[in-house]
Amino acid sequence: MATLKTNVILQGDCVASLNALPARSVDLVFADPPYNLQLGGELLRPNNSRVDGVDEEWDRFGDQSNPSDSFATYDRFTRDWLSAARRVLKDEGSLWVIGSYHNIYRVGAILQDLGFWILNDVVWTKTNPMPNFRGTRFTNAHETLLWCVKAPNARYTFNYEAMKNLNDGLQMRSDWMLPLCTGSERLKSDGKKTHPTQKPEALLYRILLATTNPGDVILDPFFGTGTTGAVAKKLGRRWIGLERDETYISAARARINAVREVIDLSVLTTPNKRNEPRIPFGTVLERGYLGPGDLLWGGERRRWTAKIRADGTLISADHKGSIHQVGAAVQGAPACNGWTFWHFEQNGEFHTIDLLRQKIRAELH
Amino acid sequence: MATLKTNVILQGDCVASLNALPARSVDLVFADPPYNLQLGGELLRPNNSRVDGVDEEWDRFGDQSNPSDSFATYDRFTRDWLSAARRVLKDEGSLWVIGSYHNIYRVGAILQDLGFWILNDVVWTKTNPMPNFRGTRFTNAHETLLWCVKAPNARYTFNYEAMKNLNDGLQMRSDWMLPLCTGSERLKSDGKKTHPTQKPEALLYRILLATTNPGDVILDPFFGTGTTGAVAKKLGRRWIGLERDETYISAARARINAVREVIDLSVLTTPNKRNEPRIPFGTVLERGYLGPGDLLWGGERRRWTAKIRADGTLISADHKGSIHQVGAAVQGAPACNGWTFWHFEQNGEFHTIDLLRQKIRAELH
DNA sequence: CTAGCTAGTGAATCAATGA
DNA sequence: CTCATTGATTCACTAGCTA
Repeated sequence: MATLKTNVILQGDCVASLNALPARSVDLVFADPPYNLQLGGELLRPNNSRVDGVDEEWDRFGDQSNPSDSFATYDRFTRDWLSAARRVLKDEGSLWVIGSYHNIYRVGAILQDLGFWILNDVVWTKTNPMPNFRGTRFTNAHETLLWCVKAPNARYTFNYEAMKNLNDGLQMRSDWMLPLCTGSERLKSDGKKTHPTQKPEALLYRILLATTNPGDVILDPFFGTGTTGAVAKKLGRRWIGLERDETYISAARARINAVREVIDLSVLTTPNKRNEPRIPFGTVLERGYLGPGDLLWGGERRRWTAKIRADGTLISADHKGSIHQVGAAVQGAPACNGWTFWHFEQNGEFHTIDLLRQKIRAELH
Repeated sequence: MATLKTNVILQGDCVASLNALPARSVDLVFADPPYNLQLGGELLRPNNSRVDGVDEEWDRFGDQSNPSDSFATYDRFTRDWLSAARRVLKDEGSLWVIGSYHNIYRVGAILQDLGFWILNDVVWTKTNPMPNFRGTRFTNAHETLLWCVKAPNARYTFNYEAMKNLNDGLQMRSDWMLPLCTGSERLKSDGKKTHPTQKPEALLYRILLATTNPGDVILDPFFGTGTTGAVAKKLGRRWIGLERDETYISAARARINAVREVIDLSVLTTPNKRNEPRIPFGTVLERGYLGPGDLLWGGERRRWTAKIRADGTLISADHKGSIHQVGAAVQGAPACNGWTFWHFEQNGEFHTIDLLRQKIRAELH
């Protein structure tokens, strides 16, 4: 049996490349497949600049104007690469896939059909997502990762203590808050991004640190510009990258060559916004501490009153807006902290609504 | 055709009950189906107390020791209730489903296969999840909601402004941080929880406020202890609950009867610009706020000027047409909102012509 | 040199209406 | 059905320039 060549990029179709590798030979597969976004026309920002969306040929599956045809084509593609990846994966290895709502439900159902067993789905919550410019939906602020093994009772690697340490002594949760890949980390060619969907290294650090050991072989069937290889090298793991595009390959080679093998844990520790979370006033309504139509009294001597609306804004005799805006307006003041200005009544006593915010903050810990 | 009875619980199998309802009759379906957890033996905490997991009969599908059989049975169940729900949903209605990694990939793929079009997947991040006692995986700290419509180009309700207000003036994102249903909100019978998977009212509050209007009919095919009905009543919506279990039904009835309805309906809705009556620019001339020959200045720094013609069109140095067309043309932009782009002069001050539109709209009330 | 301002950008399924 | 028209709409962060 031929020894497995590692720390290489294999050019070509990923299924063909996978089929040429020995069975049960890699410890981890990390896959960032095309999402099949099925985008329509172009999208403009409010300032009329154009959004540079993903319109690469590799993200088009089947008849884009016919969702069921596009899904069917994407499903075949997915079944093919997942089956091929399953063959090369060791029985105690595990597989990660990342996706968005466009494709992840196809991928998740198919990998379960192929016998994979999901251990966790992990949500990558983005600190700085692109807004929804037309105000038509919720800001699409996350992507989903699936972590699974080849069978329900398979053994697998999970470095529990490393994850706990990374999270200030608390168990690492299934929701990860990380920024997008921007700034100097983002590869550029002629001033434009080399790859439209380059993933942040922090994401791969956490995955590889959690679910592989030093020396393990990590295979990425959609290597792109080599984030997986770069992080694997940094963490003392071996890697194999599969990629069709010559431009991506040469960018990845240059990038990985420049990596020094050091374990830089600082990349992993990202600012934890949960330390003192911002509480919108609407949360007080959602939690049922106050309700639509309830009255608030403003000021020390409760000179002013306002009524709460279902969306968390207030309405007084002459003004409407946020708790801060209405507080400022009724006083004729330039600004106002609504949390300490407004009071609610309970059992004949009055308290500032800040008391409710403190209650909610306490629940978060 | 029989009128639709609302604010009722229909006892029985949800598919049978759905099939007895008229087609295209409900505005929103919220579904919290069984998750098919496929749990193994019992789980003990570090202190050896037993975790009270979900082991109800209604969460067992197919041969629990054979994943592919269990998934196949669950898929049939899912396809059945989703198809039945699709029939009773209005063409402009939308559907929400909540699930975990055990079932949500089955549900998501099947609803796409049935023609539903996903608008967002929303992550409910739990502030107080149960830890992973064995230290074998990431803490399973979230659940996933899918929000979808019946077809890619279907119209739907999304109260963008209300969500933005609820989130202190920032777009509401696809990740929602909310606590589990605990404390006094959690229904108890004989000291034990009445339902193993009661959802927090805060979750339904946000869903109903975002994607329905007051008076809309909301159907919940897995009503349980009636969280959907309770929140619907609070927010001035109508509801229909489907449920098999007599114990859950009586708990839900008592709960919903105790809910106080909002009396002042005006607090339930957030005004938005899209619903304002359309005012042609010519009306500004007809009312005499501006006249033929008057000048307008374009842009923040009033770089451009144009003259008003009697028919409400503008003429600049090089262009003529509507306020929007000339605004776009002088900037060389693909589009322009003329109402906010153009300014008029009054007593030495400049205001956008949108101010005049607001004046006219106020006169209409 | 620093502080402040301006411009740019990220996996995006991104409108409604009337002729 | 298509096509033209109106007019509503953005958050966090980085880089680079200006004062």
